[in-house]
Amino acid sequence: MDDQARIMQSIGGVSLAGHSVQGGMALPHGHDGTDGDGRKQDIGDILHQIMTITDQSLDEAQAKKHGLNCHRMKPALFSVLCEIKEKTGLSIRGAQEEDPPDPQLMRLDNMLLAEGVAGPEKGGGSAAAAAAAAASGGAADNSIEHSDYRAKLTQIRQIYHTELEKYEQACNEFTTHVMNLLREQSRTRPISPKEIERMVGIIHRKFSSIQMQLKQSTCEAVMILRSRFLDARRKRRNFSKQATEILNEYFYSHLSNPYPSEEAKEELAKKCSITVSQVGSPSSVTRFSIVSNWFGNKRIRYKKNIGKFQEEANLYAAKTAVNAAHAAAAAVQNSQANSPTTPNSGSSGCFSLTHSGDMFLSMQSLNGASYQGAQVGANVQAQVDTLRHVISRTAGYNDALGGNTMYSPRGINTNGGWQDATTPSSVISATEGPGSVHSDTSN
DNA sequence: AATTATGATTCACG
DNA sequence: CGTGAATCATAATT
Repeated sequence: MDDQARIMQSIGGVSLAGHSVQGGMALPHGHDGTDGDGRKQDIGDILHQIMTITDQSLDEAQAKKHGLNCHRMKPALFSVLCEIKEKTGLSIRGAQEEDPPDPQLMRLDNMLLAEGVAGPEKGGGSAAAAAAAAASGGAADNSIEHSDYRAKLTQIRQIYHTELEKYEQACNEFTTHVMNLLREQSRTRPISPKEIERMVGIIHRKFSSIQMQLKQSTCEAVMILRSRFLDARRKRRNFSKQATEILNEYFYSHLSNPYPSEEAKEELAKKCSITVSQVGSPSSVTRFSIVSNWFGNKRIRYKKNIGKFQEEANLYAAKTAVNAAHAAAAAVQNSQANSPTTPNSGSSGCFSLTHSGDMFLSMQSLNGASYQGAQVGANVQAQVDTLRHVISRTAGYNDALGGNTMYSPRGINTNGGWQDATTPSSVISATEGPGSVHSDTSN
């Protein structure tokens, strides 16, 4: 290489410039140059040497090579040959010069990024889990067995990165090697820098295609992992105790109309820390719909067998009442003084009211309701109303006591369906030993 | 092992 | 589209 530079330099003054400008064309005409004979002679000489060089011993060849390199005509020939080669080669390439961003590759990249395999290393935890948690509201992911998943994911991630690095390194090594080789050979072969560049491009493309394979298989691995661990749609995981508590509280304190609004669901989901943990396929199921599922199941199951839930209802009613004791009580009292009644808000009373004696209890539950309301920011009014209703209802119930329907009549038509369902109270009292255990019996 | 509890899914309805 | 109802499939309990 040094030789090369030196030679080029030393002879540069002679004719290199001229060649580079119109070299390709000049060559043919060069024959008629003033010093045509000498040049011809030289060329013949050189050609002869080239032809015979392979037969020589190594040393001789080396010597000759050096001789050739030092020849004053060498650079000129070289550049001319380069240009000719350039011209012929140009047609071949050019088409594939630019590599458009492969959509496939982009997809893979995106996915790896989303799964947390690519992207910046996060300490310990899998980026995927973090991302998922963040996406779903950021509650703590109560995944215990998810650690398994995360471990595997980390493993994949590590493999991916080491492999990627390896490829990168290999690519670089190979590239420099080839470049060196080409540069070396460019002393004896017509290889232009441009061509080297092109070669490098080709190499990079090759390696990137290999990388794509790596990415693809990584993606596959992640998918398999996912499907095995998280995706098992039917893999049921019970909610945490806390979560069911919260849901139940809401349910029983809104028993009259246990249809949480979107916001309420959102709120509940957040509160319950319901996150990815039970969402197998995040795309299809959101934690939001988990709450919906829960309420759907709860409603129907409650309705199906109210008696069975009596206990639970009382329990939660009491609980909420206790929890909210002060606030709720105060609120209720205050409101009691001045509120107009709006019949309808309904009552949580449905369950606890079962028996007349339950007034107290019902009140409690009511309080629970009001508490909840307060939490959400509901108005006092509603609480009052509910209270009144309960009371009136109890009264009504007393009347109807002998019969069945405990409070059925009160069905606020709006939610008649739900209310109606509760109607078969007779069932309750009949089947309900348990109910009586609590509060029933009394009168 | 049988039973119950429970979360999720499917389907029909309005 | 959100529900209710039926159903599935698994977790928990007996």
